[in-house]
Amino acid sequence: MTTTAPRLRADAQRNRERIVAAAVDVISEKGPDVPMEEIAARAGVGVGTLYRRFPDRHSLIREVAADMFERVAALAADTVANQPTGWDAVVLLVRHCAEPGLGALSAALRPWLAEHRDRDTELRALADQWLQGFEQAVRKAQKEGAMRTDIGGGDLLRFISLVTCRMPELPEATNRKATTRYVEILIDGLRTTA
Amino acid sequence: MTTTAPRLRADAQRNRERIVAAAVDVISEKGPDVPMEEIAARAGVGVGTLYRRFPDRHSLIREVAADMFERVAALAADTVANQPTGWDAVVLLVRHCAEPGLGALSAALRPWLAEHRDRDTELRALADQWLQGFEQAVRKAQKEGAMRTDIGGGDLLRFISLVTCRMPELPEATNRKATTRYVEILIDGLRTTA
DNA sequence: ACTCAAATGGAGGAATTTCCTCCGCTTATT
DNA sequence: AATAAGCGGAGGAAATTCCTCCATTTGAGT
Repeated sequence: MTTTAPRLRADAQRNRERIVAAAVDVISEKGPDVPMEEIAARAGVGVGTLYRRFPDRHSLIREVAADMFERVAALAADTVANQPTGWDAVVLLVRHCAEPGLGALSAALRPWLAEHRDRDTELRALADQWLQGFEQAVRKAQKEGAMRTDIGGGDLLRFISLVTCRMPELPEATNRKATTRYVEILIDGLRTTA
Repeated sequence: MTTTAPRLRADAQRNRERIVAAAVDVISEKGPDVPMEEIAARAGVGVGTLYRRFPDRHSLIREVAADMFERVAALAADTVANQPTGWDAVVLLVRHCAEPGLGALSAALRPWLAEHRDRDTELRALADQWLQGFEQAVRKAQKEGAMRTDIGGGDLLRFISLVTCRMPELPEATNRKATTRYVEILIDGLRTTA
């Protein structure tokens, strides 16, 4: 093994990062089927450059998804470890995941992920890790008696991806305000009914 | 006026209805941009037939939307009039609108409606009627002190269309169960916090 | 039963969209 | 200054979708 890692030239590395960032943006807005040209344009780069770095759509989206999972998994682990109660952890996790960037991306990526979960073990592992972070927090909160017991970690994820759906026809500010309000309602609904 | 209404032949009438029903189905599942061929196929009809009845996509979707609005507006008026309290009305309305058929369709149609609201007065009138039914119920419930006051009728509609989003990659039974659970959570979240 | 206007299906050409390679020019690195 | 890596984006190939057209079938009136 160890074919010498073919290090990228500085400008190429920069462009690569721009492409991924652009993909996150564009995919969040318009889903994973968005034309490659559009991603390239958003990155300020020619299609050629995009295709050299990511030979097909799959490899690009895969990178975007993996990045997202890593970010979130770390966040989840950290949150669960450092919050005093399970309920606090759940609330914090929900709030974080509902933040504009993350929420929109995960919602947009959901169908694509569902379709490729089976064929990509590594990706599935990352997804499961995320899920398990949630489940852990949920179970803890439920054991504390703070959270209703008919909800699992998966439900919570699905719920978040719903609550964070953008409505692209409305101004962004409206969307953002709506989402934060919905999140609060959701959290209220998750509590044990007194 | 009164150009003699050109009555359709019996079979043509039947096919027309099939087409609309198929459009409702397919659009609910895949959105308003679904190929016409697919709608025709689902209706068990050739594209030619579809195009004779609805010369373009707009006229077909318009019919689907108008049908939906009429159904819902009637329901809303009836509910508000016949429920003892505003809160009861809100709960019932939410439950009805979240039923599989209606919920999925309205969610799928939302972007299309947003785009055409401006150009189609009649359609806008119907949409507004729906909204006002909700607002009336909401205000009443809030006056009773049963419902949190930071939510308007529009929020409620948006919320419903979120909660009823299908996840086509999951089995239908799962979706359905999830939705009913979400609706209950939502309703709990709407109550005045004790 | 017979007639004919109405209705039908779906093949297929036109238009559009998206993909992705290719190559002449530019730029980082040594 | 040399050179290998990187770049943009024009443009041909392929896929998708639209929508017309007409040979054939079918319902309705007599």
